[in-house]
Amino acid sequence: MRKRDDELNHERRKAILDAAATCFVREGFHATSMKDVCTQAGMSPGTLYHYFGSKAEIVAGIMEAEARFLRAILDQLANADDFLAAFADAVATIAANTTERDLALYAEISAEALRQPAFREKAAEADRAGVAAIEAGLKRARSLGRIGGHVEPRQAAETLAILIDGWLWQGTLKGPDWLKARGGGLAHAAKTLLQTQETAP
Amino acid sequence: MRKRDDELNHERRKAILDAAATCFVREGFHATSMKDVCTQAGMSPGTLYHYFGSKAEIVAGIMEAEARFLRAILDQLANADDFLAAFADAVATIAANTTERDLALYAEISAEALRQPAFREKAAEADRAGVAAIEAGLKRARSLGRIGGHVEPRQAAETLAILIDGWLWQGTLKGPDWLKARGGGLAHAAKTLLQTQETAP
DNA sequence: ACCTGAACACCGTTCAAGT
DNA sequence: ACCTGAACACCGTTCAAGT
Repeated sequence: MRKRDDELNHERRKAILDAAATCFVREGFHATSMKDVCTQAGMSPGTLYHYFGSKAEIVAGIMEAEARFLRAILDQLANADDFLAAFADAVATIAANTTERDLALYAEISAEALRQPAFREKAAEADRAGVAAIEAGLKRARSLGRIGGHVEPRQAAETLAILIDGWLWQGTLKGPDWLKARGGGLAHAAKTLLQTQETAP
Repeated sequence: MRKRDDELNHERRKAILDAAATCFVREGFHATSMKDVCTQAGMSPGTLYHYFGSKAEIVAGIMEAEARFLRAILDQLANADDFLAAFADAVATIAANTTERDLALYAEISAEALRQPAFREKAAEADRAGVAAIEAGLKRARSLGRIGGHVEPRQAAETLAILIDGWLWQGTLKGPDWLKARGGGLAHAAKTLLQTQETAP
């Protein structure tokens, strides 16, 4: 029974993204040639370029999947009844689902994303969406009386997003075990920032 | 009067690093060919390779300068009498001395640093040094009674380092104006984290 | 030693030709 | 349409030859 073209297309694209991810992690983005990806995926250059127009498009495909993963987790914050517990859950979920390979891939892709203007914009948009989700969660938490009334949702959301980015960034240097171990500290810092009464002079 | 070789060597190396930085910012690390750097620096490939053994060595040279810049600022925290004021100063100093070009270069170099194992180790070491400087400052601040006695210096230092990294990282996406505007929020978050009494259940 | 520029092995991408 | 693999323009790096 002949498969529809759409199905073949989807399968081939997925196979190429997997092969590319394997190569990027094993040799680095820079050192990975299209020939490497072709060999890993078991197809000729012509075939690969039938599915992806360039090396950059492959990176875009991998970025998309990463963004979906983070987005799904952060979006839960927007509707959480207990924001602080949900934030701790989100951090734990990210840590639990991030392997050495994921971190290496994240590093390679982040690196590439920073230099391709189109991807930089995509990353900025993903960031805005993340901040918006956290902000929505904070507004809800404040109206429910779950966090201090002095908390300014927008500012606090940006600070939490900075914490998550810094945590992931350092995770690429320090590995998945550090990421897991440090997750608790991150949640604790969030609690301190949000629950506390001001002691300003 | 003939210059000593050491002097010529130093001048040429500096000229090459400047030329490379200009190219990296203008075209991106990837899109910059050694020929571009040669043209920008006004020398032939053979000459350039006389001073730097590879494109990677040029990156290492630029990284070194960046690390020195951040290190000098963070080291001041270790001996500060008023840690919170010194932290706010450090953030402001970084923001004030970071231009669009610096951020673009930082992004390019960070990207490259992540994939070259030797540079990744260098970045990790710079990070450890930064955390150590902050930790020393926190210990001093605690003994002086400047911050809450409940603060665990090591954990708090890691959290502050995460904040700085996340701030700089997002700065590469959002530009120098955002970096300056958000600096105050960063210092405020640090104050809240360090001054506050625990309100844990 | 410092410098030149041609040469080498290799890269991302294209395209005529097949099914 | 899907696929092949040779071909093209270009890259980082080297090296014989000059001063």
